[in-house]
Amino acid sequence: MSRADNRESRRNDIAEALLRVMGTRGLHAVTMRAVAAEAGVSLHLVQHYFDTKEQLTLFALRRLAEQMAERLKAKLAGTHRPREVLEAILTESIPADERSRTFHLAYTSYAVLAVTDEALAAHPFLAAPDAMESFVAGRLAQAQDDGDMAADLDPRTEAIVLLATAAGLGIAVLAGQRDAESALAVLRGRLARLIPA
Amino acid sequence: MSRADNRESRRNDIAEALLRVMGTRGLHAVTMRAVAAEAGVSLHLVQHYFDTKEQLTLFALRRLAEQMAERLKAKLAGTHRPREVLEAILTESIPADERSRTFHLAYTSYAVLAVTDEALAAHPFLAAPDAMESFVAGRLAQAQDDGDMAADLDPRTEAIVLLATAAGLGIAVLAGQRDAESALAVLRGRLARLIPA
DNA sequence: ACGTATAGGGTACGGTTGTACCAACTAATC
DNA sequence: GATTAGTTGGTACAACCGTACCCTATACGT
Repeated sequence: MSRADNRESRRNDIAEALLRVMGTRGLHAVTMRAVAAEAGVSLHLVQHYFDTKEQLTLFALRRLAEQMAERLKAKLAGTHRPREVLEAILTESIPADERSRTFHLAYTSYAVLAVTDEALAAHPFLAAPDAMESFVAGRLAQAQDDGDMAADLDPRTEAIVLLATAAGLGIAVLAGQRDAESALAVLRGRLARLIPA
Repeated sequence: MSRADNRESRRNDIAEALLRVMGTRGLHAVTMRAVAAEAGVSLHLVQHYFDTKEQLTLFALRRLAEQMAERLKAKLAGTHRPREVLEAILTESIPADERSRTFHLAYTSYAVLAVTDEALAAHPFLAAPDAMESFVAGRLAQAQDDGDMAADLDPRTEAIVLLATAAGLGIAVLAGQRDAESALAVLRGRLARLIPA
């Protein structure tokens, strides 16, 4: 293992530690010292690999987005049928397991923070929903072309509603107001109505 | 004005100042000193009326919930028709004006915080969505009885989806990903499909 | 082989936080 | 009118934050 690889590996370890702290104790608990302790390294080492907290945060956020993309890509592998693709996307938007829970809590926390912190708002991790909306709309249009979805529906509007519903249910699950199973059942029902089997 | 009233009025002023700080600069900016400055009083005065920051926070949160309830009640005055009642509720769930924006930012911020802070999670300000769900489901059932909504739909499920969609759109508006107008248009379209005019 | 960049640890500093303490003033009560 | 409770202010303190600085050891390039 080369030095550069080792360095990158260390940086990933530390970013991973940040996400663990974030997912279990919340954004307010994410301090340089807490991350260092979680990673099992000294405070100075965190500083050594990331000059400032902001850089560490943005690195971890980018990593989170990449992991999410990979998770989705893995789930989408092997199928191109709109119904299955959309079900995978909607499933991923509900924090069902611990990994997904951490992801959603971290993403939501930083998104809320970005509302009043323009330095964070400028970064492109908030662009994902826009891209997702267009993607989902495209799949719905494809389903219409295939004759699997009613022709009088607007794919863009249905995509917006589908994603907003998934986001709302995801937050409710995160907040403990609803369990993941029932949220998933509701979403699947929604999809089944749009694209009957 | 009696002394007790004056005291209560002061407490309200301070809680209001907290909500202003929260709504404009975010949860992280809510410090005892910032609230005192916003209210135009000394730090000690805030301590005098609220022993700890936690008590101040919970008081402000309760006040927020009451204001929301009053806003809704005012909007609901004069009508009992399910369609209009539901439109009022859904409209209120989109942060269109500044007051509503502050409310939603504050509520969302504390809700996210409550995910990892069990002291906050124990308090009942998170119970509102449950009550709202039952209420909306009741109105939908009433619309069914009136013959204004398709009989093969489940009022509870439709209520869940409607509120989740509204919540998801509300967050998107708050985050600046969507403007309030289009979010409201989408919601009204949803309602119109459920209960045609 | 040797100088040097990198990895690593410990500690210090300035700033901010919530909270506590002490003094002065006001107004109601006896 | 004296006293007492309530109101306001200024300041202090311990804890925590992000960051900076100083000191080794290890491993690489020449």
